[in-house]
Amino acid sequence: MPRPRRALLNRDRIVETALALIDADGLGALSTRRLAAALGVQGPSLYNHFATKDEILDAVADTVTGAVDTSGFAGRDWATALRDWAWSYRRALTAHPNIVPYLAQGPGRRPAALAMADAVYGGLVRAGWPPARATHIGAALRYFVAGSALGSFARGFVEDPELYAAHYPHLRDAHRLAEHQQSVDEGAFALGLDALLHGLAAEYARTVEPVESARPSG
Amino acid sequence: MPRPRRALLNRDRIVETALALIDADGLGALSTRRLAAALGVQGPSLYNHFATKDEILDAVADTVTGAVDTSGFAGRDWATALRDWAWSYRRALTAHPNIVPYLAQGPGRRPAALAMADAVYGGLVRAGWPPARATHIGAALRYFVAGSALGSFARGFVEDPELYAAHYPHLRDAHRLAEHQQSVDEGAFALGLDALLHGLAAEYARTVEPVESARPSG
DNA sequence: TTCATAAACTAGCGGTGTAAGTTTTCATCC
DNA sequence: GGATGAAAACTTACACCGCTAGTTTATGAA
Repeated sequence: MPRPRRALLNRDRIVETALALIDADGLGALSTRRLAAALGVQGPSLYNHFATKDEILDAVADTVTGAVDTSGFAGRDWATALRDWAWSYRRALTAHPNIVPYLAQGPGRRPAALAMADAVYGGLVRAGWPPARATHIGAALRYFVAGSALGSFARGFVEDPELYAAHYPHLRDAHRLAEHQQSVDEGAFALGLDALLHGLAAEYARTVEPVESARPSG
Repeated sequence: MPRPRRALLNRDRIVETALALIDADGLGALSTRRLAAALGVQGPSLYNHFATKDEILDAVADTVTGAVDTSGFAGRDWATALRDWAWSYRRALTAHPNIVPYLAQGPGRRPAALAMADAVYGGLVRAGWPPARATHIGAALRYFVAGSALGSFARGFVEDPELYAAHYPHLRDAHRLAEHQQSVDEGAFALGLDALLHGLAAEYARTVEPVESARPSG
């Protein structure tokens, strides 16, 4: 087939299909040939629209990151903004867990990831956090969210009662964790996020608020 | 070459060499042929000692997890034990960051990973945390540690000043994060861990201690 | 009308995990 | 001590991988 009258491919369609395949079968199962086949096309045709496979994955990753809501940082309550952002971030990633290992390597040059980092950091600094501290807070929350989305804790345990009974007495019921996967993982996330925010609020009250309230803009 | 007089390979040597290659060139660069070549042998010979490549990776992952120290949970101060464990866990993973995406999928059937989970969960329950809460705490800390080891926050930003200057005003200095990689990542981890523990201590004081102190064993 | 560009194709390179079968050595049992 | 079976290396081969090169033809602009 030579060049068709109407283009069969475009970047959006490729990204969309790639994400669907990654969701269904995992990052490792996405090959250019399989992706092309799903699009009704031969493998190398993709290279008319993307230079490399990684460029496709970048676009997929940025689509996922684009669903994260950072609008809370426009307001003034940094703690609420942080909580809302963390949950939105988690929802966006757990909706497509198979892409998380790729995405977790950092924002790189992906616009949505950079915009997110910009909004979070800017919001924290505006709230009075010292720049270095704002960086740490953003990083710590990224660690937590990425870690929680990377691998379900509950699903990480094999469903084989005898495995635990034999050698790991405290894990006697671990084989049943998967049954309650969502509530375990979300409960752990909620606990950790609340504890984190609780600790940050304590530091804020100790180190930032005294200074802020002394300034006219505070 | 037929069967040699003295075996050229054994599982330990394979695992050790695989870990070295992964450390040096990344998980994606480890192929059975490259690994075999580093061992002075042809690719398929590895299959006399391991059934699949994943079995090799499992062994590598468990070696890394084996370096984590959970001995603190033998004592009685759960908070100190948790802090020491988290740092030890982080050190073990950041020593071999390229294997983290594999390892973060959960303990599976890997003995060292299961032993670690057993020690942590057992320690928390022994300290009086309700079982469901102990699960959440262990999971939350795994999220945080795995996320922090998965990808350096500081190294995730490209070293290209113009990229940020153009569109991300708050990230003006992000291109210099990599210069302070270790201090940024460790500072973020320390901040997050302290905040987490601070929050957990507050919950413990509110919900567990009253009950514990009323019991003869508390 | 001409012509560069775009978007599909086919063919092919060097790499991948691993299955199958071969050869030789070693350890064990009668 | 000779037979036997397992072990540990090998070679060959398959189907797949990312990607390059060169091809054909349709499109849109000069």
